[in-house]
Amino acid sequence: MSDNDKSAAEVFGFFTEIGIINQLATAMFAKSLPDGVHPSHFSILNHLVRLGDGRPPARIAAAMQVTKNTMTHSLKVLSDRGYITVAPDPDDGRGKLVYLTDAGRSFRDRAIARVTETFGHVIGPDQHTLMRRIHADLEELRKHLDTNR
Amino acid sequence: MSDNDKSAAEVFGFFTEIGIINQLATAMFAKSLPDGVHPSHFSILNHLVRLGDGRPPARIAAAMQVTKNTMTHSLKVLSDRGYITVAPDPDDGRGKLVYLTDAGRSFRDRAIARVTETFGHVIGPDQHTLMRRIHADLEELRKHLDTNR
DNA sequence: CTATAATAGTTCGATATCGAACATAAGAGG
DNA sequence: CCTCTTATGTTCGATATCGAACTATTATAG
Repeated sequence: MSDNDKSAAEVFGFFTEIGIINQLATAMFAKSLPDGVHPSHFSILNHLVRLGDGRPPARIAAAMQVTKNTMTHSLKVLSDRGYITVAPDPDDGRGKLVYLTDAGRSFRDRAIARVTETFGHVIGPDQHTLMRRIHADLEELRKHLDTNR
Repeated sequence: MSDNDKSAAEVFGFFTEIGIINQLATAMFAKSLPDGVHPSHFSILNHLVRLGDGRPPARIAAAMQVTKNTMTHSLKVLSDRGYITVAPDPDDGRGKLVYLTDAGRSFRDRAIARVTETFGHVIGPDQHTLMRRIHADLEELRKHLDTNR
């Protein structure tokens, strides 16, 4: 095997591990969320709580790394459940703005409690140490990929 | 914020990084594959090349961490494209066995070349070093999650 | 100003994935 | 043998996501 092949295999193996971890974590996450609420929906609520609501769908879509049409769909689900409201942007005739409702905020809080509970059973001190050890590297890699895609 | 909250936030942040990296890598991967071939389809071909074909769908599904019905669908796609053949298992009336075709093998080889090319533009020596540094930790975490899910 | 380009959100059609329910076949216990 | 349980693959209905095309609005260039 050439050096080139070897490094390709390494890269491939690396992203395979990432993919499996992501899948296992997402599955755990999904199971700890109540009926019919998808992890992506929760992420939107969490994003709005952390960075503030009153944002346009396009910006949320960019932050979540999904397309605008996916965001349209997700916002419709959240709106039907009463977790957000979507209003026209008074300053831009094309745009809309997304606001959290009280139900949305409290749902997010309850979800966090349940997810914390679930992960607490699986993530012990050793895993915690491991995560802290490599977090900075992951962040750097994420930024690199995001910039150079 | 309590210690409990803090550690929950750390875990959350960690898996968020994993999720974003996975998404960026998968998107790059998908774009470097030819028309209509999904990363998951490629992974099945790659799995069969590396570990040998003549395997039942159920085992492939378990290895790929997807449900059996998803595997049924993916195998149909690969079969329609002529990359695999699926035959009944002579030793088990319920089962089937999946075999690679020559077209499947050569498609996999070409795909690897294209993917290597694409990632070569983005993954430099620094990223390579980083990946090697944390690969063992990721593997350990993956095994832990897989065992304790 | 006006024409062209860029942006926001939506709609349409397609695909990957899942959970639940099902039919068939193999295995285990009595 | 016969029954109960388990395993394999499929079908059905639902959901998340994407790419492409579209409408409406804003911004930019000449």
